[in-house]
This record gives sequence, C-alpha cells and structure tokens, in this order.
Amino acid sequence: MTASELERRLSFLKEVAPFNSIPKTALELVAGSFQVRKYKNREIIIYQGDTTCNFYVIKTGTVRILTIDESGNESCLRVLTAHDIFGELSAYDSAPRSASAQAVGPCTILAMDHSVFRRYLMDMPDLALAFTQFLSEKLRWTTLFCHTIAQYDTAGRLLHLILHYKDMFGRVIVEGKTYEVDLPLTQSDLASMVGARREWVNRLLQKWRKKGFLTYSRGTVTILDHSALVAEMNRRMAKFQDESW
Amino acid sequence: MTASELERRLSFLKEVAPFNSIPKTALELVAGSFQVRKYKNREIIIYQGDTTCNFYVIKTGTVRILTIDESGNESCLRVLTAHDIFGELSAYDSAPRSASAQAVGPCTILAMDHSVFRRYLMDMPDLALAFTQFLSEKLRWTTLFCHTIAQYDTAGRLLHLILHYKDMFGRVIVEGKTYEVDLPLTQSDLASMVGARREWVNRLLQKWRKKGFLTYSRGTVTILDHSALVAEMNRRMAKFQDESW
DNA sequence: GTTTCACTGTGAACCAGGTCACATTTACAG
DNA sequence: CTGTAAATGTGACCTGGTTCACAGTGAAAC
Repeated sequence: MTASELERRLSFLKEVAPFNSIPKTALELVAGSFQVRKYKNREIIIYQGDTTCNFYVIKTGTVRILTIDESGNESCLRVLTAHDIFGELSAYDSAPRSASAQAVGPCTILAMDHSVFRRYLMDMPDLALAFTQFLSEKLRWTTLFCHTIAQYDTAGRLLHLILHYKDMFGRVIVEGKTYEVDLPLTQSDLASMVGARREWVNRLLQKWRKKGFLTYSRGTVTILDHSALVAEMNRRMAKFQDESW
Repeated sequence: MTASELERRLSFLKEVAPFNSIPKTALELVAGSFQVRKYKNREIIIYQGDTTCNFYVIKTGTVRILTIDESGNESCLRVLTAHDIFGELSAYDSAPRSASAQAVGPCTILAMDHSVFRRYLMDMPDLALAFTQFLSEKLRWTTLFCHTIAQYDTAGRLLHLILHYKDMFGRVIVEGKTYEVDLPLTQSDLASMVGARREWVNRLLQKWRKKGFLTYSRGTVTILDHSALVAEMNRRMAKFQDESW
C-alpha cells in the first residue's frame, strides 16, 4: 500500500464509529491490516451459521443483514451503508454467525482477520476501550429500540423504521420537510422488519400517500411531510401514556 | 477484608458472567475493589437520567430495571437476580442512566466505582476482552430477542417472557414439567413488558389456567405443563413460516 | 374489625391487523 | 418484443387485542 493510499484509508477510518476515538499512531497500525474486497450485487458476504470470524467495514455500497429461519423464510434485520461496520460480534466471541450479510449493488468492503483483530484488542487498551464503548452504545440503543417497538403498534413501528433509515440514507430535498430515502427493500422486507404482513404495510403506505405524507416506489420512500410523520408516530405511543395518573 | 472474606468473594465472583473467564490473580485484584451495599425493599439503586457511573453486581436479592416515560408511566424492562450485573453500560461510556434500578425485597449489592473499573479495563487486557465478549453475547441475544418479539403476537411474547424467567428464577418441582417462577411482577408489569394491556394479559393467563398449563397468583407463576407452553409458543411463530415456499 | 387501595377478573362493543383471493404493474430473460 | 415471475394494490371477511366499565379479592393500615 502506498503512502497516499494509507493516507486516504486513515481519513476514511476516522469517519468509522469505533476507530474515530483512538490515537493516530494506533490507527495507522490498524489501517494496514485490512484487505480490500469487492462484491457484486446480491453476493453473499457472510453466511448465517458459518464459523468465520472476520470483521468488516463498508467502504462503498449497501449491505443487507438478514436471517433465514428453519422453514426457509427470509427476514431482513437491517440495512447498512458506507462507514458502518458489521460482523464484529463473531470477531470478539467466535460464535457462529447469527445472520447473513448480502451485497445490495456493488460494494467495496474492508475485511480484517479476527485473530489480527483480537491481537489489537489485547495490545491496544485504547482500541479495546473504544470498542467497548461502541458496543455499549449499540447495546443501549438496541435495548431501547426493543422496548420501544414492543410498545408501538405496527404503523408506529413502520414509521420508526422509515424515520430511522431517513437519518442513515436520507437525501435532503427540503430541510426538515422533504427527504428521499432509497431503501433497497421491498414491501415484504419492510413487513418482515416490523413483524407485520405485506398487505398491511401496503395499506399503511397507501393511507399515508393519500394524506400526502410520503410516496413509495419500489424501494424508494420519499418523505413529503416529515413533521406530519413524526406527529403520526408520536400519536401511536400516546395510547400508553394516559394511565397511572 | 479478611482472607476468608476475600476467599468467599472470589468464589462468588467466579459465578458472575464476565469475571468467570479471567485469571485468578487478576480476579483477586478486582475483588478487593468492590464496596458492599445493602438496600431495603423498594429502595432505588439507580435513578434514570443520573450521571453516576458505578457498576453493580447482585450478591443476594432481586432488582427490577424500569423506565418512566415523559407522562410518568412506569414500565418494567427486566428483572435481575443474584450473580447478575447491571449498570455496566454507563461505566463504559459515562452516558446518563437510561433506566432506573429498584430493590425488590432486601438486597446485597457489590458496587465498583467507574474510574476504578475503567482503570482495570485499561490495565488488564484479559478483563477488557472478557467484558467485550460478555457485551457481544448480550448484544447478540438482545438483537435476536428484538427481532423475535417483533414476529410473535402478544401471547407468544408473554410465553417467551415467562419461559425466559423460568430459566432465571424457576424452582424445579418436577423436572421438565412443573416449575415455580416467583416473579416480583404484577399483571400490569407483565403487560408493559410485552406491549399489551393488563386486561389482555389477564385473559391469556386465565385461558392457560383453564387449560391446566399454569397458574398465577400475585407474582408467582406456576408452570404446570412446560412442554404444552413451549408448544403453544412455537405455534405462534408458525403463522409466519408458511410463505416463500 | 373495618376501611382502604392496589391488584385481579370479566363482559360487551369496537378497531387494528391478518387471511385469502385476485387484479395490476413492473423488471427482466430470451 | 414478449412471456414470465416478482412486486404491488385492493376488496371482503375474520380474529386478536383494546377500551371502558365495573365487580371481586386480598393485604396492609388504622
């Protein structure tokens, strides 16, 4: 790797969550240990159940995390994009992969071998602490999310999801009002993510379309009235807020 | 602390998840840094929103983790017992407490100051790795749980919850068949945990009581037919398993 | 002992969401 | 350009779950 390549990789890694808080010298060491890999559309990066333990950083492109249950039914868990990391859990604990990862469109991915990664964790307390903090934030977020979705009804969960991905993927058209969210997801995928049926997701999207809140066209959600969607979502929680006083 | 006290504490900590995998010499160091605290029934150990960052291990008794939302509505997140740890997240990342912790009955708790804890994490790579693994398992579990409850209906979620606490709290009466699960939870608490209303939880419990699957009496669930409950729970998933082939 | 209050049990009306069945649109292979 | 499969849209009907209203049942408090 040339010096300018290293330089570019360093500035890239500074945008990646757990690496942005470690000293520059440490980061230089780490940066050299990634391999670059390219994946084509629909290519599988990680197979659920595998015992590979590498960990990955998305350089460009989009990755879908999904599970397939005993009866072959596939269900999308989440969608990741540039600067997100995935596969870290197995890198720490060597447990089999709990989900698959699939390229959505062409992707460039940095991969690190788990034994190298573990060594860094042991040798660089700063890195270990950064990862611990990263994990703890993620766990805090997931726990809250888990609790939140248990409270919302299906419409609330779907809005929650759309607004979440708006923050990740959204292209601003009119600040605070109009956004284009290019999710690589079908309505069936959305349904599997919120635990509902495709038909109901469709009906909800239609309802919001008729109200002028958003439009949906094979994977692209265009938010037309952001504050109306937020208000709609909050109304969904309200039903649980009136008791106990 | 006398030598025999230290000895007892060491053997206690060997039963506590992230400490059970670190070398004995390291454990001896850590063990000396806990303070013992006693809490009375209903006493609050951690207040949601606080910026204290200590972390805790339950020696004896039961602790309830709960949140209170903007409108004062309290909702139970989970219930912990001896050998469980809590409050670790703020110890890593110093973020404000996302939930409160309350003693259910008298409790003895070991507390460690977060600055001491952080120092150990920096100085002892073994400990840091053990905690990283612990966190990653917890995150893996929480993610799966989150995904699972989104799929189940209310009855399925309630069964999932009861069976989960059976593993934590259950006293075996007849192996594989009858268990007594002494949860310190009202039906309203159960309802808030599965995102349903008290009345519906009651109706479900009544239904299962009439079928002879369990009984419920102010906080104590007695599982009378474990395999029937498991079967009932699995049936709840089945509705999502028939499509896509 | 009786008052009180939090928890539990239950009916009836109603709405969210699932089920099934099909029509329509769109993407893509040949 | 055309056939085929996948994704989307929609109606009719049914069930799970909420809402509201109120009655029963302890357990602790005076």
